[in-house]
Formats: sequence, C-alpha cells, structure tokens
Amino acid sequence: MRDSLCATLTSDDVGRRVSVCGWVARRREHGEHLAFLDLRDYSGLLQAVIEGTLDVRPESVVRVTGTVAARPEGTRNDHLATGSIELTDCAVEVLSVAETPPFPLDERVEVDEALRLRWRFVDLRRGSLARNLRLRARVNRALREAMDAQGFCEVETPLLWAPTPEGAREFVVPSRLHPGDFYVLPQSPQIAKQLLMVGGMDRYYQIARCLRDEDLRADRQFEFTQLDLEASFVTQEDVMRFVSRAVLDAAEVATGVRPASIPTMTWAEARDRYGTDKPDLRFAMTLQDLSPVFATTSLRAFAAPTVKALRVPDGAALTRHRLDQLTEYAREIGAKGLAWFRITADGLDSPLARFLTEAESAAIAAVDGAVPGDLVLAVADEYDVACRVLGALRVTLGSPPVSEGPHRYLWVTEFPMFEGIDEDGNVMAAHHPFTMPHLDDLDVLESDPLRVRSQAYDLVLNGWELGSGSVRIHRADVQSRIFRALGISDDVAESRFGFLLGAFRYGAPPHAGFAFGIDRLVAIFAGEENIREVIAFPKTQSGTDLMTGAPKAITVRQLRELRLAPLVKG
RNA sequence: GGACCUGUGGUGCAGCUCGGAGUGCACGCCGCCCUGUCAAGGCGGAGGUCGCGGGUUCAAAUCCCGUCAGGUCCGCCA
Repeated sequence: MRDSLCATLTSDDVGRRVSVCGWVARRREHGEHLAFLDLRDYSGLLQAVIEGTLDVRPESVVRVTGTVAARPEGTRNDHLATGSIELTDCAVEVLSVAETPPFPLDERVEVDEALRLRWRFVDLRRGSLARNLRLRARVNRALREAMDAQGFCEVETPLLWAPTPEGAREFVVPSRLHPGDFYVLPQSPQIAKQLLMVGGMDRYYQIARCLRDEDLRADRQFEFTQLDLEASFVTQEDVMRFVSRAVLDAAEVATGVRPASIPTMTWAEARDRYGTDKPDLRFAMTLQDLSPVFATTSLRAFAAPTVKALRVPDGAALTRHRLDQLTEYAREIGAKGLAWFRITADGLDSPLARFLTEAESAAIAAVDGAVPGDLVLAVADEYDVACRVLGALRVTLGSPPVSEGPHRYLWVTEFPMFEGIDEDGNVMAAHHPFTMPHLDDLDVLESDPLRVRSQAYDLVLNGWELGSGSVRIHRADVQSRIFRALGISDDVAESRFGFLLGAFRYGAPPHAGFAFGIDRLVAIFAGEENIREVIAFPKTQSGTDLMTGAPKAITVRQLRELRLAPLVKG
C-alpha cells in the first residue's frame, strides 16, 4: 500500500513519486484552490499540498500518493524533520473515516489520565506513549542480547502454577477439569528457575511476566515484567557482573551513554547514611548521628537510643505549615515526633531551641556543615525508626524529579537474613526462605538470628529498587536450619515446597540469581514518574481496566462449569 | 483498611475563601470567507445533570454530610 514512511523522506527524494499512509494530523484550508494536509505515521509528519478542496476529517486514515518536492523559498518549516519538502500533485484516498477524537492528540495539551486509559488506542497515537514503547522494545532487545552473549538460555515457564502460600497475595485461577482446585499465577518464576538449575540448564533467563494481587502504586501494577535470571556454579559477584552487563548495555542503548561500573554499598551503610535500602545517590544529604551529644540530655523528646539529624539545604524558608505537614508525615510512618531547627545567623530558630544546652545547640547548628538558611531535622527513637523516618524525609525534601539528574546505579549487598519477629515469635525472612546466609554468620543463626547477613543483593537506580537476587541454599542441612528459624516445620516445608526440596535431593548445583523490573528501568530511562507511561494497557490504581471494563462478572454458565458460586457481589 | 488531592460544554482551565441568573478564557466541533499555510487566519454558531445523592438557605458550581471515579501516599508488595 505504501512505499515510504512520512519522516524518512528527505530532499534526496525530490522528484520521486511516492505513496504514504497514515492519519490526518492537521488540515489547513485556504479556500477552494489550496489546502495543506499533515499526514502522520509512526515515523513523523509529512505535509501534502492539495490543489483544491480537501474533504477529510482529522484522524481519518488516508493514503496519499504524490511527488516529493522541495518547498518553495520562504515556506520551509524548521520545526519539522520533513520541513524542507512536501508532497505535490497529490491523490488522497480515504481508507477509514474517523469521528472527532475524545481528546486532542496535540501533545502540548495535558489530558486527564482516566480519559487516556479509557481511549488508550487514541492515546497510543500521541508521541510520548509511542516513544516510550519503542524505547522499551530497544531495552528488551539489548537485555536479550546481553544475556545471550553471556551464555544464558531463554526458557519460558508456566503461568498456571501451584499455590505456594508465602509472600505476595496470588491471583487465583479456577480449574475446570478439577472443580474446587486452583492454579495460581506466579508472583515470579522463582521456584521454576531453581528447578531449571537442578535440571542442568546452567544459565537461564527470561523476560517474564510476574503477577501479584497487591495494592497498586505509581511504580507497581498487578502484572509487571522482570528480566529474570539464574545461573549454576556462580558466586554473588558473578551474578552482579551478569546483571551489570545487561543493565549497562540497556542504558547505553536507551541513553546513548554507557554508565561507569556500578558501585556497591552494604545494606548497613545504606540504612545508616541514607535511611533506606534504596539510596538515591543523585543528591547528597546524608543522615548524621547525634546520639553521643544527646546521650545524657535532659530534654525528654531527645531521650532515646538514637538521635539522628538531617540537614536540608535552604530549608529554613519552609513555612510553619509545611513543617507541620512533615511532622505529620513523620508520625504517619512511625516516628513519635519530628524536631526542626531553622539555622539563622543568630542561632537556632525552633520551639525546642531554649531547652537545649549550649553543646547540644552547637552540635545541631553544625550538622553536615549547616549554614544560615538551612534547616536541620532530627528524630530521636530506636535506631531503625530514626533512620527510616529521616530517610523518607530526605527523599521527600531532596529528591529531584525522575526526569532530572544523572542515572546513579548502586548495588546494595549484605542484606539481613531476617527482619522482625512474627506473632509466634519466629523471625521473618527478609528475602525468601531459600536465600543463603552469609557464611561468616552461620554460627549465630540460632543464637542471634537478627544479626545474620544473607547473600542477597539489590540493584538500585535513583532511589528506585530495580530488583533483587540472592545466592540460593543448595544444602539440605542449611535449609532445615533456616526453616526451623522461620518456624516452618518439616511437614509444613514439605507441603509447601516439597517438589523443590525433593528436587534438591537429586543433585542440586550451587546456584544464584536475580530479577529486576523492566517497567521501572524503562520508566527512568524515559523520565517518567509512573510506570503506566511505559505500559501499553495498564490498570488504574484500583485495578480496573477503563478500556475493557475488566474485571467483570462472568456468565452463570461459566460459573457452573467451574463449580463456583458467588458469595457476594461487592 | 486509612489519609490527602482532583472532578465545571468534546478537551484544558478560571470561577469556589466571602452563596446571588451556567458567568469567562483557550482549544476542538458546525457553517461561511480565504491561493503558501504549518498550533494557519477572519466572521458567525451550536454545545452544560458544575461527578452523583442528601442537607443548610429566600437562593448552592460555591457551605456541610455521604457516595462514586481518577490520582498520590500509608498499610500491603517473602
């Protein structure tokens, strides 16, 4: 139907007779003798000159056959890639008539997202979504090539899997052939890929869809895509090298610049200095420890195991209302309160200032090299609370928009094996129960489990957790000790993970792996705050699809076939 | 489960504090004019359940309560 794309024609093509197909982006009519038609296909725009009237509606699909011509002197358009040429002597064939679109396709108009989702097929015609999806395709290809080059074999794993009650809530699929029984959609191919290792696949990868029935966020959809990989006879360092290669290749393809190698930070340092396990290294603002200064304080608000402080450059300008909001936020995420100190040339401006000793005031005024005009925030609490709250405030107050600043990658290593204690007094797995403990900490596994580090590692980019991985346990004795620490009895372990543990009895190679979110990676490459902008057909925050209307009721007949009966219809 | 923000012709906004006739702007749409425009231009026109329900009031887009939808966040996401 066509022999050219709109924006691939150049002045070199002048004189050629060509056919192009696309959508009517704009029309400009000048009476009965002249009209202009801007034709759009995925490559861009091309102007066609119509000598006569033009009877096509915007967004109709047309085929234009014409002669490529240089534009007359003085009529070139520098804003258009094809602005020095145009099609003349045109024949316009209308292939499909369009109604007026539900919102303008002009990218300069910001359109309500609900409308964009309802009419996604129209929104896809606008530039930014289309660009993001093409960027995503290039990233996918770079990832595949990197994995292939490193000796990995792409293997597909089932979407219909067995329930493994642990971790994220699973999507459930009723079985027609086995009424009353259910498949679940995998939260990740975790167990499948470990079985591939036992099966001798050696190095596996997959661009895998993962499904989790948890509440949605700007960076979380029910279904998301990971580069999932696993390798045998490798160390943590090997896996980090594999992943770095893939991510850096993708970054180079996406941005044109290859980032330097990715630095490493321990989890303990990340929490201490940045108050989070996913530090955003694009800006400084590290947490300062003031505990020694306040060790013997008479100020009750500061009598706590840990006092940490954060300097906010130029933060003294924040209004009292804003400070109240920040205090409210700090409480919301677990702090008892938030102390603030405006640094002025005359000393501290704060409701607490008059209760501080001279040494205490001096320490606060000196936090992180504070100068007049800055603000110092402080939290006194248990160590982990102080870190977490100030870490969140650091991001709230300092973090640049996603589209700004450099891309700062970071490996975070030596995660704790366990975090927190459940109602039964057992520790809880921080990663998953097949994660190998740090060998140096194996002797305190029973005596002091919360101190045990794991061989788990995260990849972080600009404060977003891209993904995580670990060295897996391949020794039965270590696995039993972990299950015991987690309060999982042999029977329970057998019923939940029996097929995996059984497989491990038939010769399991030492193996390790990783998985990272492609939606998030591409969103950051695209400068988007929201992964919906890099997904063709995303869901709303309440999990609905405004285009298809999903989720929907199914017919009584379908229910009967599945032997299901609705208890309630909400 | 919870907090907050948003909802006004097809689209994007203003109007809301301090209640007084559906008032305004820009785009789009329809008609007419226009031979080099490119976010074309000129003239004219149509188009509204102010998300929905209730309350207060002589009077509600505006104040109050509830509810729905979209978004951001907390919880949740081994």
